[in-house]
Parts: sequence; structure tokens; C-alpha cells
Amino acid sequence: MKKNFEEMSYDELLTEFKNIIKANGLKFTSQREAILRTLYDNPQHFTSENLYMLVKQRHPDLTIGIATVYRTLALLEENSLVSSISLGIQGKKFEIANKPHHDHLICKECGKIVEFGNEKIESLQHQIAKENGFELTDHLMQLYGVCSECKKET
Amino acid sequence: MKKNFEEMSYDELLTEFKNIIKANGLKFTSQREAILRTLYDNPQHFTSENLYMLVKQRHPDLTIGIATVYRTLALLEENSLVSSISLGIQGKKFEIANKPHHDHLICKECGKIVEFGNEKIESLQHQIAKENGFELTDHLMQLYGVCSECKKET
DNA sequence: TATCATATGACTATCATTATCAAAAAGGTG
DNA sequence: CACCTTTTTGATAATGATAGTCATATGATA
Repeated sequence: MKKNFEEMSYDELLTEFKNIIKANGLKFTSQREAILRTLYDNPQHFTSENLYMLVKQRHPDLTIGIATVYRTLALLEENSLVSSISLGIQGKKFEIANKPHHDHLICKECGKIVEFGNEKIESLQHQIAKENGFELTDHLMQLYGVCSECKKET
Repeated sequence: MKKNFEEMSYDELLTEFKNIIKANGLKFTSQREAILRTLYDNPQHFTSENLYMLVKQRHPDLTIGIATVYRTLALLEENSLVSSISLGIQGKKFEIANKPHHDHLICKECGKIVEFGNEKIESLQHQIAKENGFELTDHLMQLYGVCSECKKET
């Protein structure tokens, strides 16, 4: 039973996070809150390292280590509060999962990510699955290319 | 100017490889040939490590190191003779690029993989890239679901 | 607030990939 | 074929992202 966190406010997400924490016998900490807050306020794609630095910048009083960022991102991802994409050589990036479903267009040169949604493709995917006797539950679609700015630089 | 290597025989691929090598002022070596040959004879997805072991097995007289496998895969990929996909935690996998383009429908229960191609989706992807100022070079599309056999077993 | 399990940060370990470098091999050239 | 130059090679070290370890700190519960 997968939760749907689309369009949730920060308070709603926080409540969900606390419920998940409680349900798993874990503890609510200021580090975990700071990470969720930072992800919420900056709905972009972060590497673990980028997020670590931004959390420190936004919460100067808080001591936090990179290991905690990795651990918290893993916890959030397991519970579908953040989603991630793997970008080969450029590493793994995370984003908060309170946005409507979308796929990614990725620049191979600079790593820029553009989000898009396309109903026609979604419906074709379901059709393909159906034709093959599959019940579609999920998909991964990443388009790779070179963005206009990187094309100029060539 | 991207070459299309679909349906090429081994000899044709080898000739292409030699041309690429010559055009770049590089040298043709038995290690490079063994890697191409092994990829051709085994049109599956390999990690660098898997491929390294298979090449050694199939060419016992040849000395070859893992570094050469990495270097040759990079060379082949740069020149579109092999393609790769990044599978998150499962790492990067390579396959020879003489097959018609296809995507994958994957059963989450039994791991069965069905290959499919869909022109409409391809053309929509190009359209999306264009709308965002990207020049599309590649894409990754994997559909996840439950196949008919696994549905029965539930 | 006392207790105790979990979380933390600093550190170390791991793993895939990449870089280094001396020795070997390719491939022109005469 | 022998020579010469450049590239390639394998072994190994280096790297960098992520995961594990552990003593201490900190939440949650009573």
C-alpha cells in the first residue's frame, strides 16, 4: 500500500514523517526535521553532498554529518517521501516527493534536469503493458540529451 | 553524425571498429578484438566485471586486465558500438549496439524481461526534448509491473 | 527525570571506477 | 625484417561516493 504525497504541505509531510518514524520505532530528531525542511523549501534535485551543505548553511546551529544525510535520505526514500534518480557517472540525486508524477529530461553535459509530464506516453505505456499481459505498477523514463546552453559551447 | 550499427554482422562491426581506431590514431589490439567478439557472441547486458571474467574465460591465452575492459567499453560506447544503461544500485551495464532499439518491460515478481519498441513514444520523446531546447541522444525507459503468470499465482 | 533504545558525528571500510607508469606491442618506414 | 615512435597494456595505487562502526548524545516513555 503505497502512500501518495502529492501536493502535500510541509506540515502534512512532517506529520507523515513522524508517523513513519513512530511506526518503525525510530526517533524524531532535529537533524531529520532539518533535512525534510530543506528538501521541502528547495524542490530541486540534490546530491547527498549538495543537500548536506545546504542543510548546514540553513541551520548553522545544528551539528550534522554527511552520514546522517545519507541515512535520512535512505529512510525517506524507503517510505516514498523522497524519490531519486541515478545519473550514471554524475551520481544519485534526490527530490522531495510531494510533486505530481513527472519524468526527467537530463543534459549529459552539465547534468541539468528538466521535469516533464506527458499523458500520451503514460497511456501508451499502459497499452504496451496490457498487450503483454502485464499489470503496470511503475516506470522509469529518463531522456538524455544536450541542452541548448551546452550546445552553444561546442 | 551518428552511425547506425543495427543488424550488423561481426565482420562488419569489426571493420567499423578498425575504422574508428584508425581515425583516432589508435591501435588495434587483440584485447580490443576479444572484447568486441565476446560482446557480439553474448548479446546480453554486462557489468564491466562480468564482461572481464567472460573474456578471460573465452580467451584463456590472452592476458587482459580489468582496466582494459573499462577503457575499451568507454571507447566502444563513445563510438556507439555499445550502449549502456545505469540501473541505480545495480550499477552500469553494457550491451552491443547491433540490435534494433528497444525498451524493457520488467516483471517485478519473477524478473522476466520483455523487449518492446514503440514508434509513437519515441516520436513523443523527441518532441518533448525539442520543446525544451534539448537535442535528444538517448533514453532509458523501463516499465515495471506484474506479468500474467505471476498474477495467477497471487 | 531516569532509563534505555536509537541517532549522531567522526572516522574507517568498501566498492566500482580511474589514473599512473614502466614494460610491451602495434604499425609505419626504410 | 629491424628500427623507431606512439599507443596500449596490466598491475597497482588513487579516488570518490556510499556504507559501516562505535562511543557518546539525545529522544521517548514511564
